[in-house]
Amino acid sequence: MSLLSPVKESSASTRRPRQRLTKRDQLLETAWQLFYRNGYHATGIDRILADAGVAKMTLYKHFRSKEELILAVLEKRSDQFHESFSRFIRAKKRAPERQLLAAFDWLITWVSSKEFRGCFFQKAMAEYQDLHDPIHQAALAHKATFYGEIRRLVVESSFPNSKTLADQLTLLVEGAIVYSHATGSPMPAVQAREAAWSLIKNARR
Amino acid sequence: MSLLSPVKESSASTRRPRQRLTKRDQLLETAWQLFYRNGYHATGIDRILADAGVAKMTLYKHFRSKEELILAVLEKRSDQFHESFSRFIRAKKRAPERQLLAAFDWLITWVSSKEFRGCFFQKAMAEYQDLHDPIHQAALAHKATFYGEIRRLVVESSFPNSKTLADQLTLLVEGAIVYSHATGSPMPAVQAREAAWSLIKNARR
DNA sequence: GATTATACAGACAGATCTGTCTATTTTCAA
DNA sequence: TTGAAAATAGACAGATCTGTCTGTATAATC
Repeated sequence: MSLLSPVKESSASTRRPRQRLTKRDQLLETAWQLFYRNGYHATGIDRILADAGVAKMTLYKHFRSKEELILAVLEKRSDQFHESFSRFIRAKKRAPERQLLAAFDWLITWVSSKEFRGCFFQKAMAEYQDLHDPIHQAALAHKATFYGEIRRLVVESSFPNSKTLADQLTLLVEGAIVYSHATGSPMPAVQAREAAWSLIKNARR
Repeated sequence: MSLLSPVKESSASTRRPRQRLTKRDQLLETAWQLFYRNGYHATGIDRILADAGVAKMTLYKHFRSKEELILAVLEKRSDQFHESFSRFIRAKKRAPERQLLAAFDWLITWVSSKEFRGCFFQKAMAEYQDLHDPIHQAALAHKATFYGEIRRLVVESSFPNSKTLADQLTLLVEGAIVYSHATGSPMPAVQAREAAWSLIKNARR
């Protein structure tokens, strides 16, 4: 994330250019919607430009290539994702075990939403499946961060064998995302929550 | 792997055009490899033709469009998949619970193989994410069949609440496929097996 | 030998793809 | 008001995409 030449807004602590950032953000937002809806390869630059109402040269001034645009979108969405997830988890004070379960409440909420169409990052790795591809790497980094958050929740709940439990819960989340998207139903997420509860109870002993 | 022109072998009971089936199978096999390796949108018809050594008109004589080719590949791979899975599961006589666990042994074997690059059908749904898209439907049908096989194993093991357990185990499998592909490691499959064992033991009570 | 199937090579249409370029207009600070 | 920065439209190159078409070659069958 690069902050560019400042303008107006002189007082603030965050000095950010308006127009420039605005166009950039328009592009990122539009690109995200189209990539998410239609896929990465299936979405052409021209379509993004038309939807965003931005000229081609403006895009290529901000991003060197389509790949770089994709990477920027992945990064932004990952940040938004983790912020939203964290907020949800911390929203209510809960007993440690219950807080862990909140991750699955969040999951259920997500897959139940009208906009849900599977995981943006899973799709990235599906289309760019080579492990060394920068896009695959970026998506994987997102997954690693997510795993880290689950892991932290498990540790804070002072489970023994925290790695094992965190691994297992993460698999449930990932599987539920796939199945919920595949079937268009939130039920898999609910089932994942039940499975998680079993595993959590088991881990306590 | 397609066996090519049988030539001779004139006696047979099934009278099928030889050349035709052969070319068709060459196309399906090559198309599968390329779709699996590089994705559906990223793989052009011309590349398939070049790799398969088949003329363009031959392809369009067998399939009306690229979409129809994709559907045929999905169907064929799904058949092969289920046959291979069933054979593995039934290979050794086991106690019911152990047979269920065999599904996870199969999973571990699969994701450990050099050729593993994630799930062909997950990728199809990732690229054709609209529920009503025929390609999505075909991939979903595959997943439904797989779920059915897991379900059958659970029922045969005479677990109470067979649906719940089958649902949960399926999620673990799916999640492990995603993570094993994402990370390039078979470990998630091993963790899924452990989680499955926990759930199975729990379900017995 | 004649007929019919199948497959061939390769040109072609028409659309779309990413990325480059130029020339013009808008924006906004000094 | 002036001048630099930013964004514009739109042409363009060159590649690639799916799908069509023609005419020819190969091979099995009658």
